[in-house]
Amino acid sequence: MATETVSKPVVENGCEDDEEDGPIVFKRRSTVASNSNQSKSNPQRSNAVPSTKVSPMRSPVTSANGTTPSNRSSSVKSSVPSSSSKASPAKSPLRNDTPSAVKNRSQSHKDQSECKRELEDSEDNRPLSFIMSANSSRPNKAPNSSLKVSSPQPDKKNSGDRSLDRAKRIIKDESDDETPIASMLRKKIGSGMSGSSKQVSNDEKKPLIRKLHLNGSIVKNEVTSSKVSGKRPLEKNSSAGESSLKKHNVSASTTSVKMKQDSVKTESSGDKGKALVTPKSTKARQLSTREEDTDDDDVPLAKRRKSESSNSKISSAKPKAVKVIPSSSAAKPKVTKVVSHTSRKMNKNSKKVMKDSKYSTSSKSLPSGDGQKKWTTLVHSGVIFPPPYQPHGIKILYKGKPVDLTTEQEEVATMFAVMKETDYYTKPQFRENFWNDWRALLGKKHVIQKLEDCDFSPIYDWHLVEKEKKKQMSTEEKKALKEEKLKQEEKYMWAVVDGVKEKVGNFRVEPPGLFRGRGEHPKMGKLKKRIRPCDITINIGKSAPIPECPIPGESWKEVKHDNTVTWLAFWNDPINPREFKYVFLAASSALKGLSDKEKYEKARNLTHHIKSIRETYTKNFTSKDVTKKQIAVATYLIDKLALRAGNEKDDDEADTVGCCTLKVGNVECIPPNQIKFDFLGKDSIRYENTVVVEPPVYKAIGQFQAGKSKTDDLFDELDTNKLNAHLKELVPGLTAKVFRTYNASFTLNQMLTDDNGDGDVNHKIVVYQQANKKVAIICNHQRAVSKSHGAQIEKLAGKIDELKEGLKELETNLKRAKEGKPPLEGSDGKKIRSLDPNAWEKKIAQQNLKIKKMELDKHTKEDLKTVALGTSKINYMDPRITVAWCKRHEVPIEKIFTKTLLAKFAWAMDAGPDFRF
DNA sequence: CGTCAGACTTAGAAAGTTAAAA
DNA sequence: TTTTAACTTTCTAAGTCTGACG
Repeated sequence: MATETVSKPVVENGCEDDEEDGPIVFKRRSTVASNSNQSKSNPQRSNAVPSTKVSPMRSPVTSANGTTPSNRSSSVKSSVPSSSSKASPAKSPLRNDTPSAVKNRSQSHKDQSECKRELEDSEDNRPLSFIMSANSSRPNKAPNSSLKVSSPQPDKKNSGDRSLDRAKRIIKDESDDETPIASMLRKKIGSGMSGSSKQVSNDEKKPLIRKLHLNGSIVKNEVTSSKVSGKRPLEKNSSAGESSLKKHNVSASTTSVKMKQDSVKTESSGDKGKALVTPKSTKARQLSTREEDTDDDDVPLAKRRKSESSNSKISSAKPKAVKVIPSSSAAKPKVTKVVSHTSRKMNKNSKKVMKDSKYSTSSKSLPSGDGQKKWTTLVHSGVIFPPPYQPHGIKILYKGKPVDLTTEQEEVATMFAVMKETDYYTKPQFRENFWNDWRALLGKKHVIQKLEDCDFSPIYDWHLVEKEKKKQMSTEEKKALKEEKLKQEEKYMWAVVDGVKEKVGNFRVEPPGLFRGRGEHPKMGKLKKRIRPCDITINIGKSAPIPECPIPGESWKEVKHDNTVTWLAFWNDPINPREFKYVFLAASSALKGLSDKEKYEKARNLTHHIKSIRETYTKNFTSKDVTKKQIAVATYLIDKLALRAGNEKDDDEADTVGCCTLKVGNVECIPPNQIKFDFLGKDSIRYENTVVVEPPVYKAIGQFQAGKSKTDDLFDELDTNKLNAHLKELVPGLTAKVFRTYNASFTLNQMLTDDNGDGDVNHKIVVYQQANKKVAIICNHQRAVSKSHGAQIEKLAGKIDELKEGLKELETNLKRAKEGKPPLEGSDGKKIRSLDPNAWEKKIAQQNLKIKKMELDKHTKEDLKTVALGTSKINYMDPRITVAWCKRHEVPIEKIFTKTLLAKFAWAMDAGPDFRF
């Protein structure tokens, strides 16, 4: 298997020296030349420090399955079935190369697995980040005064745009893709591994978990009552409930775990064909052919869905199932719930089941969504509107003279005035769009005829004063204000879904303002008008009371009772009337949690198919059929570089691209087989990366470019529909975005598998952050450099110098002490008492430690200045990997996940220490 | 098929909080 | 205490992907 070809991943990073593990992952490594610059020096550091992480990469071993003895993984797996197992086996062995090799190898093909990759330099390992920094720059926005400054090198390119440049990286590797990455490496083990586990925090979150269960089942509306057990109790009670909850969870969890495993296993062998997408996702189900398998849990539903069609409830086996009650309104379920474990399964079923009931949808139309029933009863209070505009009466100056404006005119003028210190303010596109919309309010005959002759500073100054006033309020006043607001919003914050109280995500209607599109958005600056009740459609359970319209005298546009969708309300986006803005439940809700879990299961399931997928596209690199060839190359890029699919965009949107929409000018072939990518992706974030690709890919890209202009599509025969249709043929339910999730979670799993277990908690957290960073770089998650970054770095450098001065003094005194002389006066003139040489040495050692730590901090800061770690943590890395790692290493989960993240990932909290992606 | 409406996930920046340093 | 830097949460823009339609 693995062998050759196909796979191979690139390695990323890593290489460096020895150790590394090999994760291969493909991804980018970076290297970047640039780096050189500054970075360089650091490079090492980087490693050093983290040591942790960095090194990680490579692992040699592998082979064998990757597993290595040590690892628990293996063992674990065995024990546990499922989870882990998959991992390793599947993949293959990766090997790693040794360090040295690095360079050379590159191509080697062979190896299996190999990873080889080497990276060029040592650095590689390190991530881009460095790189990034190094090179590019990323500056951010520029203009503003305030801002900008900081960035060090700013200028660089882009000026304006945000883009930040970012990183460049290079990947090398060859082929490898993949495969397997073997997984694990592990080296150290040591520490913790063993069991430990413990529980992590627990508590808290647990509740959530339970929710999941519920999903389906249970409860009737009555919210309250029931719950105790299950659902989330409304907050209040919480305490009480907890304990119980936990237990539940536990059990549940286990169960769940198993389930998965099973399924997994099954598949694995068979793979391919069937594929199940693990998850139950709907789609997946549909697709799935399979049948059978497993059914249990997951699958079943899926199938079911279809089959069942209407009412049948299928539920099949599981007894429980909910009852669907078509009946009337609302359907309150009656349900019964039943047992726990099963319950969870059921839940799923239930969902599916429901679907039939479609009756739901009320009237109209589209079933939207995937057509499945998402809830049985839904109660909420609608949305809250921003307060009406309060005129301040401050006049702007037109050609130096104050001008009277109506309230509406003043409101819009204020929106613009307030943005004085942002980059938008000076952008011609922004100003033009603003002027057009404002002028419509002023009227053609208004005294104000040119925006350039307007002086908004009186309003801006007033704004600053107001801001300052607010800031100066006493703590009590602020608190009172806050409570007042809370009290007002409280009822809108919650919804009751199938008897469970859940948080609503965005119950506040967006206030009017000037559109702030990212990048060079053609519509930036346009007035986003105020949304009124008559713009809003409410979706709520049939038997629930219709929320009263908060604005007297007005009413909702429409009230629907569609249980095949999860939104509570929506309105058309004023900037783009054909699009909508939805009000959904918060991420902590069971509904969102379940789909989140399905997302990760789907990605995890890819582990079983990745090998054949890679074989397929490798074979098609040389296909005579151009479409096939383009699909193969595009899939390769998505797999290897974690690129986004790249849907088509309209002209009235920022000009950004994804894989399928890459332009000829976005890629450059660098002999013998490197490809340089440079394009603006989502949010106009720049993706700059140079990677080594397999020769057939290099050749194919050259062919796709031939005879075209820079602005032509590279993949002229392709679009996301075709690409996804193809992916679905390979694995039911598979789409392009799954690769990003797979890549991210796979990488995290890899990086955390080896246990760099030693060290205290803080050190372990650094290890985690490095893993997180690597994932963020792979996904190209960037952030603007903070305004004060440069100053902060300087400050740190200054402190380091100071410490070094102190060190010199200490050394002098040590010397003097050895000679029997008294210490010199301190630089500040103070007398210093004498100590014996040993004491001085101790002080010197301490001082050195301090210096080291500070240098490390400085380096880390510089290193992460353009890397956003949060996005991958929230959306891409399977939280179960983190939970398992925390349990293994006895790191409190709260150190990694914030409160909201804990709530969002409640469904993952019971993952066992041996969970493997 | 290609397009489009619709629904839902993913993003970075801004705003708000909290912890740490001065 | 006050300031500042770090960390969280909120906000809403910008993607992905599916099913219906012509």
